[in-house]
Amino acid sequence: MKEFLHDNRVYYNPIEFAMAHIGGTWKMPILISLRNGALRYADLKKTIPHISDKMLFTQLRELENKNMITRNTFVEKPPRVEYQLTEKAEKALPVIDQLTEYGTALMEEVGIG
Amino acid sequence: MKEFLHDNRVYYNPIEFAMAHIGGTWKMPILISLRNGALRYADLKKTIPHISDKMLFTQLRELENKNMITRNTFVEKPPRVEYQLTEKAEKALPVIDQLTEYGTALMEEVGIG
DNA sequence: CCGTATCCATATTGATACTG
DNA sequence: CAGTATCAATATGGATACGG
Repeated sequence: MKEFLHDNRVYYNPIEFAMAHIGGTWKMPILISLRNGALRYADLKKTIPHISDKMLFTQLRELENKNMITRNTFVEKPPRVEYQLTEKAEKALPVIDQLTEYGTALMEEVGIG
Repeated sequence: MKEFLHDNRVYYNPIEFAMAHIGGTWKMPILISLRNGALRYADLKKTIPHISDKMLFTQLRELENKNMITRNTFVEKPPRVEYQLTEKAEKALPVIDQLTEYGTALMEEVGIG
């Protein structure tokens, strides 16, 4: 595997590239929360324990920039904003599920859960 | 999902726990390099472009501490040390493979490779 | 051959407060 | 409701040099 450039950053392999899209503490929890349909900011936040406004905000922007989610605004009173998975993100769900299974198995091995 | 403690750190979900085992820039490349059998330090290093001694060393120790690899020393001249995947790590290989596939697909979408 | 130590730059995350 | 800004703490990774 030869390294490559994308958006001003060097990647050494496909895994790094994938993790740039779904990695970090919060991206996968956010994607999972949106898997059953669009959610607005406040409702999304409720589904993700411990996340701060700052992290939710910055991670939503990053996901949007990578075309993993769309941000749809509705001009109403009060204004409504909904976040929704793109196809690109839906393709990540099986990977996330498998990662969750592996994590759950590891937890059982050390007696958690 | 309720948060839990392990090795003095808080985890909020199984994904975080899984990523503590295979996450970061180098752990997955190392595990992949060891998938076809044990390798000694110098040979392992050759298979992973760009990795420094420091990162190889620290990541190997972390993987050992989490029982993802074993470190086997042979008293010879010159001394030989081999690193080998454990069963626990072998269970991660399908996950890593799927992540690689996803990353490769993402790369094709943006015209890399 | 196989590490190990030290120092430092950068990235990531958190705490807190404030706004249209 | 849905952000946005600022500052600080911590984690991660890299450069370099040295040691049994």
